[in-house]
Amino acid sequence: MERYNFKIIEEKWQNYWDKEKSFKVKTDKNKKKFYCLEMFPYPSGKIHMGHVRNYTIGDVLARYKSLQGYNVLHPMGWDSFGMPAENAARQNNLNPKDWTEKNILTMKSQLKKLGLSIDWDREISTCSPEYYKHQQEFFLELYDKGLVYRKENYVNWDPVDQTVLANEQVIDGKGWRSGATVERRKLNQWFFNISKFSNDLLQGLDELPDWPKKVKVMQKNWIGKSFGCEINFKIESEKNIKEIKCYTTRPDTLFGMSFLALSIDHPIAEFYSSNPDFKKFREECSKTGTTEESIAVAEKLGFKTDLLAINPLDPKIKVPVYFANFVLMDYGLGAVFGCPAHDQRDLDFARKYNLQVTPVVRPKDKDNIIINEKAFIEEGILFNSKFLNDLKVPNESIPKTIDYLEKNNLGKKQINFRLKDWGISRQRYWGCPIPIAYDEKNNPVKVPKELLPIKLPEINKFNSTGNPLDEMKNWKKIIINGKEHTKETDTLDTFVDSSWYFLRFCSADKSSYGYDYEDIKYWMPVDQYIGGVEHAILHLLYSRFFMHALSLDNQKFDIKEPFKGLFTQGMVCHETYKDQNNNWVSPDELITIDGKKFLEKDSTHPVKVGPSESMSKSKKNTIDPERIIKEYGADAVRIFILSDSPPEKDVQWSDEGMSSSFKFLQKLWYLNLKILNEIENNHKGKSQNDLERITTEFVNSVQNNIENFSFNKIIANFHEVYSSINKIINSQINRETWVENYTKILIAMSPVIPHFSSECLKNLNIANPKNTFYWPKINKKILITDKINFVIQINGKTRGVMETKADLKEKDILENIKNNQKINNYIKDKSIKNIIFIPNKLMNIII
RNA sequence: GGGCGAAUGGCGGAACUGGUAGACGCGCACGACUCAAAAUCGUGUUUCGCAAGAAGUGAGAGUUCGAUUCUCUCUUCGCCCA
Repeated sequence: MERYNFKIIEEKWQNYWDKEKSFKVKTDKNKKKFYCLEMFPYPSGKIHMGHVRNYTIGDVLARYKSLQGYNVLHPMGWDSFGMPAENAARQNNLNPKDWTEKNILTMKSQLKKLGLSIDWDREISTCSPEYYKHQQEFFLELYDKGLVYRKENYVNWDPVDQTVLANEQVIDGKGWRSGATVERRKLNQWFFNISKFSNDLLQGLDELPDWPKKVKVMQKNWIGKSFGCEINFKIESEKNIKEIKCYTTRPDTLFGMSFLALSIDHPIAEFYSSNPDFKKFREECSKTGTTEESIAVAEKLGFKTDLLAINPLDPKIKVPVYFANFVLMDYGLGAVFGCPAHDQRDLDFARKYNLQVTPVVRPKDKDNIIINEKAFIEEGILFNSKFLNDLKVPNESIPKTIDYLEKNNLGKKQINFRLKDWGISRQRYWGCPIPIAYDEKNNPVKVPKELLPIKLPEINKFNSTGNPLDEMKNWKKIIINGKEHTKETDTLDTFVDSSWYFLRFCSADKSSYGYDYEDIKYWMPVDQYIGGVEHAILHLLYSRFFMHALSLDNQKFDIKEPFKGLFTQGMVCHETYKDQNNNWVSPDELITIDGKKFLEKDSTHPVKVGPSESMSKSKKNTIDPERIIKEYGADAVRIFILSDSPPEKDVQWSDEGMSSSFKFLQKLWYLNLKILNEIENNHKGKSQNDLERITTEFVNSVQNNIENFSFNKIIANFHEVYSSINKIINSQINRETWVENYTKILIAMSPVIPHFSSECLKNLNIANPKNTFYWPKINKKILITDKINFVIQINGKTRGVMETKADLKEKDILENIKNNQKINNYIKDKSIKNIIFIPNKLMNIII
């Protein structure tokens, strides 16, 4: 028999889809829509297995929804600004634009070889001026709405990449890309006022039932709503300082206060700016990064002032005021009071500077507590706190203390958020230029719309580190209202690019504005968004913010939540290998002898096999999708990448699994030939309801499994249907029954193996000139069988299974049991105490 | 340290609202074809036991006629935040 030639068949159908524009869609209000979106890739060079998994999952869903009659928008684009292009350009002395465009071409052709049902007419690339001109308009729109501002702020400065990093780009105090220790620097930065929407972004999560709970929890923690209180501390000082306001979530520990700590950026620092010791201290502080983590890890440092703070609950208690490196200006009010007994950070500080430690919370079952090197942070009872004594901590103590403070005008209840404004300035060339210019007095001015887009200048050589735009004197000049201005040389964080790209896909053909109201009204929100969980916080939060920002003061734009459904897929993992010298070895360099793996060029020493880890270039455990597709074909790869593991979990790459998927496709092909032969033979046999039942059960399972994202089980269904049909292939089924049912089976397989199914459907010679198929309707009646495997349990243990007719009564079953020796062996000589009878399922006999 | 989640054969994993634990795949074993091998096809494969049978879903308890599923305690692992 002729083998399945995927090379010819896959190429043929990919060309057909291309030529026919099979996946091109239009806004059509008469059709129900489905917007299926996978996170667009960064064009780093080649696609990797993670992309294959992500886009296969999306494609199965998109094709399935199309078959169900939805108007499916399934677009693809490129997140093409960002540092790797610039780094590659620096290293290899080339142009980031050329490098990026070349990568896009390569990756696009690779994606096409996967047979994805993408409307390529909507392709976008964030680095093209056609895209980013809209982004510049949005920037100005947000500017006009007061959501963009500039401030001097500390930033995480990566001394190697010479750029500012967002907090989340700092890992263990080091730059996420360069690995260099991050420093603190003060720079003028542009910000989006995302914190204005803190509460909206938090509450919006409740309206997203189709998001993984885990992602919502992460976002919730990130936004970090806390209930606390602002306290006014009276200050004793020779300077003109009367009062300092602090924010705290633990006002109930006020009687345990032993110092007040200020951020070095607190306005009061002005009074000390000429003090050489303070200057030195400030310098010392800048060596720590700005993340909460790096601050938590750093050694606590303080600078003692000559101020004394008065405890508002007891004016007799006066404590010293310090500047401290662990207090941040942008959280709360840049000032906190220290209660060492019940906060580890405060305790570390107090021990270092020999400050008093007064416990005010005791465990419920003890009269006292002694604090040594560990703060007591559990629940308990207030003591040493005068009129607050005996209150339960925290449920009674916090609200009662706040009440007291409010009544006596000493403070007020205050809600605070951890979420900080989004710093969007990057000292980088390869990003979207910020449409701002500065006049001769260095005041920022909007670049008028008619001068947009501000295009990035072509650049061929990167000489040093730093931002090349700074050195481009000609490019920086711009005439606004007849006057010469200087352009902003910072570019936008690439997270801005990806915060609205899903809108652009809806109106990719319209150039007048970033989106068209009619288009987004029809297509948005994205019905199913699919991507890696690594974007659970930032990308998704920023996108949600962007929608809030666009809808502010704009009645016509009413999308607050861009992604109705979200699915986060797991990673693709592979074993790791090391040679004798502990160097990583790629699986391509290995050969297997007697089940042991050796280096191809050295078959004397087996390599060390390490744990399976997510594929990464640094560990050399990657598998190149292009090579695999070439060897096995796209359909086989699609089968493999979906099989084995549920999509939300990590999947292990295995060569055996891959080749077995390939073999399975061959078996399906042989089965197909046999079926065609049966159809040809045109048996006069009776219509065969086994085939009907097999078909219906198959279609039903596949449907349920797609809708529940149990893609691994779909592949199991394929195997089952194969073996079921193989068993009845020779039972003289007539032609009509074969054609009708086999067509349904092929349609149900087509989302996963589109090339194979299309070819087989065509070979059935059904009159269908436009090649349009619809998902088979499920006849529920066929699913109901009249035969049931009825379970007999004795004392809750299964002791027998009988095949019975449906809907038998309890007494019928008991009658049947009489003839069952095995069951009788259990029952005889015993009295039956109770019988549990579940119709059509089981009987539990209690003896 | 806090939050969330997971734990099922040699391995990846099934089991819908509590009702036949181990679907499907990998691996392994045996058999067929073959001079032989590969490929392919077939059979078997939780453990113990020759068998009848018994035990069994990380550990321990609880609820229930019945628990992989629900509750509690613990252990280990993963992710996020610190």
